[in-house]
Amino acid sequence: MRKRVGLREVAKAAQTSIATVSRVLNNTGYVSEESRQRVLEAVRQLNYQPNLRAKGLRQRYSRTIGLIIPNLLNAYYTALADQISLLLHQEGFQLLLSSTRDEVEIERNALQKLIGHDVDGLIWVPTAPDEQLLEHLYSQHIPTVCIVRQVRGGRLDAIVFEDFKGAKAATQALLKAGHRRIGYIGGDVCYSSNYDRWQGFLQAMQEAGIPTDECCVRLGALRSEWGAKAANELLSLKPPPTALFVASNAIMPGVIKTLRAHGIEIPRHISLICFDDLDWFSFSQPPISAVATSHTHLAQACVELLLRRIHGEDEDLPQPYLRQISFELVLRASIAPPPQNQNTG
Amino acid sequence: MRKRVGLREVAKAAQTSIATVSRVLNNTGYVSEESRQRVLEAVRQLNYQPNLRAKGLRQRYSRTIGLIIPNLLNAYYTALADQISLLLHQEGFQLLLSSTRDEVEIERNALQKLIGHDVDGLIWVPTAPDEQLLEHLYSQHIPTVCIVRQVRGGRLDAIVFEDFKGAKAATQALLKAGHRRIGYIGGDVCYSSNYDRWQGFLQAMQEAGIPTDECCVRLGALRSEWGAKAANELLSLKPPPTALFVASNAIMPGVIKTLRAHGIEIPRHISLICFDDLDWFSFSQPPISAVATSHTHLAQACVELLLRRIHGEDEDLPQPYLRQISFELVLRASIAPPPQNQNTG
DNA sequence: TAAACATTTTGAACGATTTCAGATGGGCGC
DNA sequence: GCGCCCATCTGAAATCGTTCAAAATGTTTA
Repeated sequence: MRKRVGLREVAKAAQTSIATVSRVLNNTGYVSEESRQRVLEAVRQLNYQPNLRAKGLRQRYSRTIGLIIPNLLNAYYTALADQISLLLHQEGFQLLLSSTRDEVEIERNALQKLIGHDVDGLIWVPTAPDEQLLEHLYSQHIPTVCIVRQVRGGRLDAIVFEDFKGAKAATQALLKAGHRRIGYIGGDVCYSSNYDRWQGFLQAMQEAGIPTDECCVRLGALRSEWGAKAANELLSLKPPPTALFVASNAIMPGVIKTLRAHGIEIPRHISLICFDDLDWFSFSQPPISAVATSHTHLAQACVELLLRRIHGEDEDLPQPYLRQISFELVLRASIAPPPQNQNTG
Repeated sequence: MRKRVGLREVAKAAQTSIATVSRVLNNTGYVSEESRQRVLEAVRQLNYQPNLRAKGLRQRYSRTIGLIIPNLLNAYYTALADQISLLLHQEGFQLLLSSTRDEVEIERNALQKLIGHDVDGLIWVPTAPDEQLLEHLYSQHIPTVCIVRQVRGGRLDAIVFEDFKGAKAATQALLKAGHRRIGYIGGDVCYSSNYDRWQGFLQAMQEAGIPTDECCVRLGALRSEWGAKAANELLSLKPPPTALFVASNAIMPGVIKTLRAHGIEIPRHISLICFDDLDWFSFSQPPISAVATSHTHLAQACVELLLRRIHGEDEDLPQPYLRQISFELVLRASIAPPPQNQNTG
């Protein structure tokens, strides 16, 4: 196996003790210029690299943060992860990544592994964890920030988007264009974000005095395949909806493919809006409307919060701390009046 | 600060020694049923979680793999990272993630940190590291697999795509459609993948007997902004190219936006092909042709290779091991004969 | 009684930091 | 010149939470 060079070797090469070497490397305590030079030379010669695990073991922190997200295929999460990684690296933290595929068992395992690796903090997109798992986490007293989704019971810090408000605004945009029969394709409401968006949709419909047709609401997996299936189902309704609200970008590709396959034109035959903006929405033909959320802001906020918790600079923070990141409604050409109203619109 | 419960506490609670506790937890050596039960009970009571850092320190491995990639914004890398993460988790490894932003200094720092965290192996999308950094890495004897790009000098394992062949095939597809004035928009050739693609393009042109017009070749950053700039420049040439080969998906959005902004129709005014397929290429209007590379295969291959190196099951592997992952040319409606030939095609 | 066996404890690693006690030498008052 | 204090420098030893080899303690069996 591979043999690492440690303080011992360096000390021997520099003809001094490991304590002195440590002092040189950390600029702590007294050390003569002469030995300092000898040590530095030895370090260079031997290509010595301090073992951060041993260091952390002694100092009782790891300078490591665990990030738990469903996957790295959704632009929604990758943009977040990218920004979080960047910010944490700037602060000298290393990122331990785990993806859960939205499965509780994998999530449990990931959480345990990260705790075991002694992370200083956790950033977590939770699924719908059970009480036992939560108790286990609480008992470890690891600073934890939930993002994107919240955990029922609310003992954990959470930074989420304005799901309810954003979904409501999106729905109202469709209503304003004259649509009354609106299809909703979303993710499983066991996750708080999906639930809140769904509720936002329902609320907007209710306020507009439109009885919600259960048939027009489709809740399923956050995957392209689900989008295709749900879109197919909605299109076969009589009459089909004149507008679609797709509640997650992960679902979008399937929806678009299905519409194209049916030869349906946007927005002539059907209007479209999506929760969360993607780069290609803007230069798609037609450009697609979206509830644009700022991943940068969320990343910034969660890193800032987590660091304060870790460093104990959180006397003035509520426990737990909750925050919503605002959105922007980006209206593009994918929304038009419904077909039968087109002449009057 | 937070106080973790260790073997010591568990041993005390179970009224035995830490060694016995350790043996219970690892199912190793002799231990009576009686004490086993007492220990398990204590573990449950105290919510004990073994400290993997201390464990690894003693056992001389960390069950941790470092992944160094430019960023998590490019679907190119995220698909890879997702698959790699999945495979490694299945093998019980944790992933330490670092993004370099393609900057050597950040890369150097990331590499040092990962070495310091005592990773068992490294998966690395290298930029263009200097000799000193490489020597430092070599001296640590950490199993390392470069992916997507290779390192000059070639002492490291590498698994890359068929950049040269793929680029050549893409160019030939355009040539076959009748194009002779083809624009090339690519990334900085200091990275091996960009260099090879560029060479593949040049070779195809040369074999077709077409003198390469330097003006039609644009090499820059792997970013959307660069795509916009380069496309603008190429369009203002007299005459402008009748086809474009975009050598990275990261560049694509800028190119498309620019074409749309100029009111240029694909493929009527200009044909288009891109290296690396993205999901929206298939349902874009028109669908965009691409050199489709299999990230799944690359991920699979690199994890497999790395694990063999780590476990020392690599007697029959060349040193270094090099491999190319094959591609598939996906021709879609974005390619048509050049404008002046359109009637004859 | 010794050998064989099961079970447990002890103590030394692992690779760092940190505390503490000592060594050395200079300055200062007497 | 002597004693004393202080600043500077050093190395031995404890510590972090584990594993592991060896020794110790019982308990049977030959």
